[in-house]
Amino acid sequence: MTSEHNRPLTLRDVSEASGVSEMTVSRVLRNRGDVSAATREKVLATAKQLGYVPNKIAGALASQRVNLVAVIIPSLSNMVFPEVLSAISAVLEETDLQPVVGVTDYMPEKEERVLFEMLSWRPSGVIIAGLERSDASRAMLKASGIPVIEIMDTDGIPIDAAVGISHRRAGRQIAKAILKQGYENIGFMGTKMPLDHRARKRFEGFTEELARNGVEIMDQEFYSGGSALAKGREMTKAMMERSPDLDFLYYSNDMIGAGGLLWLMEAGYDIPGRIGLAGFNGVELLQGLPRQLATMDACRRDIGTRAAQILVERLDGGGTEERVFEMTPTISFGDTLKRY
Amino acid sequence: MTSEHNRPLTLRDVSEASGVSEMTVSRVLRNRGDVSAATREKVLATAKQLGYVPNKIAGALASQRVNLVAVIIPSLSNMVFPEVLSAISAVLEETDLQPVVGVTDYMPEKEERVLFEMLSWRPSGVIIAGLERSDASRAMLKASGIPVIEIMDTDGIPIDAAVGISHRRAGRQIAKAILKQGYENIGFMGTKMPLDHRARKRFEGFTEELARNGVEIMDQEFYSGGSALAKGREMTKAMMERSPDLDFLYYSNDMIGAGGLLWLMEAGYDIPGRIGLAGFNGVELLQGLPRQLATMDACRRDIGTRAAQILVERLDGGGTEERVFEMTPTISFGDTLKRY
DNA sequence: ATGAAAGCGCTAACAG
DNA sequence: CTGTTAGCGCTTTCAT
Repeated sequence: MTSEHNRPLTLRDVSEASGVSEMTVSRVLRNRGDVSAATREKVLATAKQLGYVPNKIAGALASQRVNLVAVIIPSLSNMVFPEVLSAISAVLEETDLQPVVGVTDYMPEKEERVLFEMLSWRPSGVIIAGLERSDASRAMLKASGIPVIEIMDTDGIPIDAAVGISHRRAGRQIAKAILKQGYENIGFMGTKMPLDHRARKRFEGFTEELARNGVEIMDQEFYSGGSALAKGREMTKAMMERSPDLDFLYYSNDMIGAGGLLWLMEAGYDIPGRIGLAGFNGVELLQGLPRQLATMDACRRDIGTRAAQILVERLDGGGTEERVFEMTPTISFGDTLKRY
Repeated sequence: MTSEHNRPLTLRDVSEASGVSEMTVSRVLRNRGDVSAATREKVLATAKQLGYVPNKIAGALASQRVNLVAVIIPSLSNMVFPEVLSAISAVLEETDLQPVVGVTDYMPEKEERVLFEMLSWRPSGVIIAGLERSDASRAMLKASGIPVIEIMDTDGIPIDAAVGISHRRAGRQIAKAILKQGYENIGFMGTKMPLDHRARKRFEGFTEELARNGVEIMDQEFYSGGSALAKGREMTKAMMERSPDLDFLYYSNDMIGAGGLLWLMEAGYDIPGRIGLAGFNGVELLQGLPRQLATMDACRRDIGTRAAQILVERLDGGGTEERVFEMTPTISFGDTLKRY
């Protein structure tokens, strides 16, 4: 029986146990350089038998290389980010890079702390959500000297490279579609967005486009916290009672949109005739609702994939000169937005 | 303008720029030992001005201490795990420990890889979901010599400590409740569970308890992949057409339960009179459905909190002798399970 | 209150 | 193909 709090094994232990120099053991374990099949097997066998786990800390310090990629996102409970994450992981899995996730809760100070912590591990690159950040964060990223890929948003100036969609344009685009289908009395519901810049930009694009067509939002409401589905339901009820003339509701995300949809259906509204609805994100989760909510795909998987690819390219030295990679989201009309 | 690919700053740079020895700079930056207020400020100022980010790799190697906790979970898209994670983070934020997340996708081999990777960074502790794992994984954990907290499940023998609920008991408990309300023709829907041991244990407990009362499951169906809400809808439709006598449906998770609920409501079933429903997990997400699905809270937040606390205690040397911490989940009847 | 010396466990670079 | 020698950037330990 091995005792529990034993010193972890070192390369030296494997070296001694196998009668091979530390250096050769190291080479075997990393598949570097030529080693005779005989010694290779001997080393591998003893390493395994001993249960040796290499010390990456020492390895990283010596080699000045860390195969970690810092991935910094605002939240894990948003459904959107795990998806981006898994796309990133999928790409990185084909390299020797490993994603390490940090969460900021949409707070600039926390982003700063998380960034500082992660950079102090000297990762090979950073993938970070959004383009808005504190001067300190920006300075750290610039000073790090590693590739920095900012994702999700392209409305702004990237530090290094950006992959995402234009949320302003997305807002305009959905506004256009709504107006084109003849809706005129439009309500908006969304999160309070002092810190969610992408939601804010969508909203701005949305109202801008309406304004250009002489339309103003008839009613609006912002929430924070709570179950999004329940919030969507409550807010929709309240808004329809307050502003019964509304003939379209635009939601800043699909979850509250789904809540609204469920309430409107129960209340017997003709959808999309009497009233239309649209959300944002295209979350797969919601397939299975009685009706398919109109929404706009935010290209989450594409963004994750592309960002990781660009990072890998830059690390391989082959980076293009291009800095902004804008994807084009598409509207899916579902069953809640009229179409000719 | 600073050039982009500059060498990161070292302690030595700060030392030279401030005219203070490396050692003293190090002390200031870590708040260790006595340093005069004057030098402290000088050092802090130059470090900040230079934009120095300490190199944790070197620090960790020298101090033989890493303030990282490996948190290994099967999935991020399950809603359940991000919640556990945030509870863990909340506790660790009050210490100097940092969680680092690894995802296994429910695959033992991937768990092994992830574990190996993470252990090679010499974390201070491990929090890992489940009790079932490969011999190799178990060996690595044992050999690591660090505290290992296995979470979510208590039906089995922990390596070091376990915090969770008994899924077998949970299955029995819901079966009891269902039978007590007079339901007799019971159907089951869930994920294919060769690898989801907790779902399997719930199912086993469930059927055991039914058997003890002379009841056998009338119909069952297993799925994998796809949108859970949509799957729940489809499977429920198919099952009700196949076995119209069913008067209760037990779902292995709330999402498919919600899909089933929506379909049954549309189909005009009297719920919970003609047919009852129950899910598992108590996901807040689903508040806002037309009816509240009966479910069982899996104590996710409690588990995360308690696990992190125990880990911290063990690292402080104060660990209790106790090894298994079992929480007690509670049934919430919602609107889909009769109650007297 | 501050500094000097000696590693932490590994790998780069160079010999043989 | 294998081994030797120097560090990587920090912290520990021991002086002063």
